[in-house]
Amino acid sequence: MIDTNYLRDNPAEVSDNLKSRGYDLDIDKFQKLDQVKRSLQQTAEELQAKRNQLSKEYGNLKKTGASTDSLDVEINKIKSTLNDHEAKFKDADLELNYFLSYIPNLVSKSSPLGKNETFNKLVRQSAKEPSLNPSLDHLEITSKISTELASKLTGSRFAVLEGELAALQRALIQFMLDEATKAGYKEMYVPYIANRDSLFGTGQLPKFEEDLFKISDEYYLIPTAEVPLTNLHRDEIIDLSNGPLKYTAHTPCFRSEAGSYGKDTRGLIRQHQFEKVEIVQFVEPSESFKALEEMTAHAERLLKLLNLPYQVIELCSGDLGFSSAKTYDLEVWLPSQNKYREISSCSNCLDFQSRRASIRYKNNSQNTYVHTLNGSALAAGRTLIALVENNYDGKEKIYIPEVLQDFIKSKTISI
RNA sequence: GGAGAGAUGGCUGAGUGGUCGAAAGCGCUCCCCUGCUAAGGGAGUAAGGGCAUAUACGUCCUUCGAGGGUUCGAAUCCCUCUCUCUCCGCCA
Repeated sequence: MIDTNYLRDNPAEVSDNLKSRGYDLDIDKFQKLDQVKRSLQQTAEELQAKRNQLSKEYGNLKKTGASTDSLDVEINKIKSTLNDHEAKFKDADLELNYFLSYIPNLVSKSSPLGKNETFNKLVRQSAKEPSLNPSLDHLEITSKISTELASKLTGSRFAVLEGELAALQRALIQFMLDEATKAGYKEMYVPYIANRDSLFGTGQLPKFEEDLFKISDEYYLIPTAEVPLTNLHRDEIIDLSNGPLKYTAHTPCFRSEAGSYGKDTRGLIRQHQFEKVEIVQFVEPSESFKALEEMTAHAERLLKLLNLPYQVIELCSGDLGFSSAKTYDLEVWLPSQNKYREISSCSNCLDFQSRRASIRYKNNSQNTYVHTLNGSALAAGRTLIALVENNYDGKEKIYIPEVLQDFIKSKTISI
């Protein structure tokens, strides 16, 4: 949620900022809703004050045994108008909140401007260079990924991994969790189902409901561990005096991929279910951009350790996610596609999520919204296919990077 | 699934119709005292919002799990829901 006070005071600036990410803010509508709400609130509160005062008098009269007839009339008159105003205020407040809940986060001044991904900025590339030889894709390389089996079990956009390949994914997850823990992130095991409040807190609801798997009126499958991890501290005043709070979790992620029909239909690139290790931080506002660099560097380090070719991209305003003010994407080289594909996304959400989820800390006894950040470290499914495609020997086996060999007890796996 | 108990501020926990945004303790902040002891004393300390405002101060409203109801007036009474705990049953 953006800061309404800020919006009130700087409508033109906010509007321009949001325009840069492709959102047309209806300022007139905001000002009207805001004004209506506040004037209704004022009259409702005046009536409430009056009622409270009369009730007190009423009580005093009763105590002395005096007649209350004179007050009865006045109180009843107030009650009916008060009910009316309270209801109207409630409606206006809801309407304003509904409007606000659909507005995306402001774009950080440091994010490049541009209307779509072609304006994203290349930040750096790995020392490891991509192989430019056209390659088979992961489905062609190994027989241990079966989308046919998965479609029998469930449907399209799922996969079954067999034997060593399933083990390799498990090794990746273990490796990533270990690294996150070493970097100071506390490992958490969390539910894979989240309620509406949680999804509102991180920004998936109400606007992106169609991207989620809804399993009941109240429950949804999580699209990322960012949701449970960030909501760990929903409605809390947390203690940041010992530094930022850092969490990690491995979870499956469930996405309906509505609106991506015909996109990445082959293989494991875009699935309804995939494994990911997520890192999340709660930090003081002044620290958040530093924390974003740190998180990005952490994810980047994993790719270095895995010896995969990658690049770091800074998303432009038009490509940013709803809740993010600034995002770095890590993209890994996929030889079969002859291009880099996203394998991690690290975002600074500033106080956008903490406002929605009411996560604050004491800043000189002043309750202040924290800044929240999240990042993938990394998407395991995509890391798996990157390993298969980049480490294929062209004949019969796939090399296992050194850092994984302890987990999988082998230097290669057969295709 | 059955039976029972409960949900109050950062935490523990009192509070069954007005004097309660709420005792007491812990924690935290500030001050004082002491200076051999992880001692003692005092004050302050819920959140959100409106008005006002350069700030400070102020003032009003809402909130005691959520929603509804009764009442002039609800933390307190009634209804519905959610969640937590205990016991029994079942179960990975």
